Amino acid sequence: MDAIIRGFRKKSHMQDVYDPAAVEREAQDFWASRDSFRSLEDPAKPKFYCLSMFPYPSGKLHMGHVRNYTIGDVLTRYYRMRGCNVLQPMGWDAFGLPAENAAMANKVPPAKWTYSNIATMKAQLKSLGFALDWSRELATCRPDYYKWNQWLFTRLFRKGLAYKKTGVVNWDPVDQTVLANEQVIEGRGWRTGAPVEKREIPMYFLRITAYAEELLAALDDLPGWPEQVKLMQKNWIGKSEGVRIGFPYQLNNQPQTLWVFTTRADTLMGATFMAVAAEHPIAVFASQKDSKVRAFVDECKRGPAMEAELAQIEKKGMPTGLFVTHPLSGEKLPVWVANYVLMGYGEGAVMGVPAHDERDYEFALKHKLPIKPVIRHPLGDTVPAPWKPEYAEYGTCINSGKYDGLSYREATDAIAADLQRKSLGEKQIQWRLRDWGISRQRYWGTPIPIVHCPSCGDVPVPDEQLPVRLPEDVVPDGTGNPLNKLASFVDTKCPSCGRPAKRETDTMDTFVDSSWYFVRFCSPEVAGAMADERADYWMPVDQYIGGIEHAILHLLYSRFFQRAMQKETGLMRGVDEPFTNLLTQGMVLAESYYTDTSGRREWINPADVEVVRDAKGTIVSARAKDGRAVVYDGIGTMSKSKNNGVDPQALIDKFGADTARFYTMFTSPPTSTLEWSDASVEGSYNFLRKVWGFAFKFSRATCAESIERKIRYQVHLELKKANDDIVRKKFNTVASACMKILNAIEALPEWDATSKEGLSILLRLLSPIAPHIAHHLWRELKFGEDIMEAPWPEPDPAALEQDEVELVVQVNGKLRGSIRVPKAADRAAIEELARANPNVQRFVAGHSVKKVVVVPGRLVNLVV
RNA sequence: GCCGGAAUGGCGGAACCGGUAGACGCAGCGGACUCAAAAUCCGCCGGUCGCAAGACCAUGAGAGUUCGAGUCUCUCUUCCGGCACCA
Repeated sequence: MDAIIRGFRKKSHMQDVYDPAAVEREAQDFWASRDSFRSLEDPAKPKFYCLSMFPYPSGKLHMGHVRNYTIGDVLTRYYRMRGCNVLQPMGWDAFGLPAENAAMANKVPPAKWTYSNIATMKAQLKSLGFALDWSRELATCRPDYYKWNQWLFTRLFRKGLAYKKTGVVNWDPVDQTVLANEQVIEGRGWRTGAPVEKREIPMYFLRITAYAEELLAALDDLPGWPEQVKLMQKNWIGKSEGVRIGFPYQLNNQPQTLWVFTTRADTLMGATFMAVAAEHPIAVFASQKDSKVRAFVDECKRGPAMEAELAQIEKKGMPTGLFVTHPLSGEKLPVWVANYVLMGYGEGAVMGVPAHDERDYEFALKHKLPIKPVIRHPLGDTVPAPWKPEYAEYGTCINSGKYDGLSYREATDAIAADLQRKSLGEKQIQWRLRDWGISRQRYWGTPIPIVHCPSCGDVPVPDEQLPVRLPEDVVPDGTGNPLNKLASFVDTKCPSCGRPAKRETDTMDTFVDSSWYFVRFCSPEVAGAMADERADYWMPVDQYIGGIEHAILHLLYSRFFQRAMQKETGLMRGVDEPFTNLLTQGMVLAESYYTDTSGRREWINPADVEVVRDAKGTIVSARAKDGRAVVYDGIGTMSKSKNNGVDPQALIDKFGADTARFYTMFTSPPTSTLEWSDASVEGSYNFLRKVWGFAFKFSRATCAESIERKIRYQVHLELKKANDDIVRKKFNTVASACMKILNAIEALPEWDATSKEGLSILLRLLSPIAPHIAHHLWRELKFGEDIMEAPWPEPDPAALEQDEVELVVQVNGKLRGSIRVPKAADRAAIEELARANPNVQRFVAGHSVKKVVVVPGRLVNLVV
């Protein structure tokens, strides 16, 4: 009988059981049939370009993607209901190293692997119900996309903003191949285990330093960016004002000058030695004469190329046997080679002032070099060991001859002026930012459009020959770039003289691809240009969302490209900054567990672990589903190696997309790390079921006309807070506001106008987060045809009116009671009521009240 | 090492401006319903003391500013992100 009734209900009424799969299919079909997410340029409406960082097509979506794209979708749907013309596109950051690794492992060309991953991940994105305009889909590995990487590169090349010089790479001597930093494990090649060497090879660079000043200054005009990101970019660009100082010396009886840059020219009189990088010409010269120096220089070259490692290795040095002359005192100073001096920054040489620089101090102690204090610091005039940070502070000059008594600023000015008269120095601005090396000795990337001609040199490929196509049927084997072995690719004619020439086989850094995709989305199919006037309509991106790990490189490169594109395309005039608002989402973390029975760790997926808790809920032990005891290894990023990844697909299959979306929004604020918990997912599922159950009961009830004022106040108060929070992107509290509203209207003894209004508010508030269920219930309850077309709910000021307010009463800042006072009560009346409170009297008795602090609407504090 | 963050009950988190610390949820405990279980519903739920009213302690540690500090300042600890070829 039950079955008959159910079958009947299915036709005429909504079902009592929440079936996410059916609800989501139906909603997605509805949107597809209407092409609901197609965005067209409409000057009549305010535009809102909402963009999440596009994914690398690694195979399957991971939880980080779900989180990222849900954040973007919540904003997209919210601004759409607010009446904006919203664009939310999606594409694929499709070039990169993992495709080559997969190709080697599976003997499948990277192109095939990549396109297949794109298909899988696209289906997953669709199942999550994101309001994406798929008509604008792009993949960076397609020639119609990367053609414009090449086009822009040739423009920059002709202007000198792209140029060739040598750069340092990791070299695997066994595989005869260049390794990415990621492929160097503890100084060894990941496949061969061979010690990795540094190697200098010719590469192409983009002159981002030409924009350093602009990229720095414009950070002040980005109020929509997190301060921490702007600060990181500022420090990365690293503008420092200082003095370039020359130290003369003789080499083969020729006068030479060793140049250094320093921000502490005021300490010049305290310089007791010089230190140069292993690649510095002086070091190279000395190593030719002295085998010990040579051995040391070689050792430095074998050392790490990565700055993080370089900064942590033991500081070592070796005297070159050469001396330079102090430009002001005429003293002879020894020149050392040191492994901590970077060739890439400044002049590749520094002056050693041990008394006032910590690193120089340690170096001088170790190598018994003189330490000469020349600045009066807070602890005095001498610098006894151990090092104290005060030694590096600014102060007046001492032991500095004519500069004695001068301040930092005065001494810097005077010394710079004196050096300038001798042509041995001048004030200079130095940047930490280096030019962007884009050459990669790899196959799966954009070919660099240069032809090497024996007579014409490096010739950029002319526009009519673009794109330089990447052959798509190649399987790399890990030994160098396969393009080198492809005569059909390499052999060509010089575009300039027509004689036989060779193509450049290096490809571009994939950061080039991702530095302008946001512009391509505006006019993705335009064949004759990077973009067209539609970019003028959509750009800049109003809201950009992505991981904090991109805070520096990707975002800085994109800012640089935006400026370069403006100049080269003539489009987007006045749009210097590509991203008006930036949200950096936190990582998704999970617990990890392992068994250690045979001495080797076997990682057990958290989904297969059962934890045992004590009465308070503290984890006391855990075991795998097969009964083996497991060890809890703490919480960390989801990774293959620790087998602690949570597959979003399993989650969607079990609970539906709405639960996956609601959970990721509810459980953490978007910018914080999210610690995965299966139990909490069920809580989110339960809430959606409760919404469903309530709507079901409501749909069959008759509604009174009455209004329950107290409940309505609660609903509108929560709505008011939620509307503030959604703009602040605190979606976790928006989700909890949905729960609170449901709790409030559920508490009503019978359905009335308050429940109906509350439910209507609840569904609209919920719709950006869990759009399928909101869409379905909105229609079932006959609130409208399409919830996306409904107006966003606004709190009714009348509902928020209150006659009385509750005030907290404190004595000496400690909570002692509370009072209810009429809204219009004045200070005196409030104070009187506060003093009348019995518990307050206990604490005031025997003391005199010295001061009364009244914070309207909040509290009264009696100070005794 | 350098640059940038973070730390609040058993857990995720809330507290927007310096003004009731712990909203909302999870887990747990107790109860109702049930032959039983599931589902659902009701209640409790930071610690110590207390019959209770309530008091005291408590936001990683230590200091400071303030009538009042999770929030501001300084020092420290631990963890996370980035460091230029992972994306």
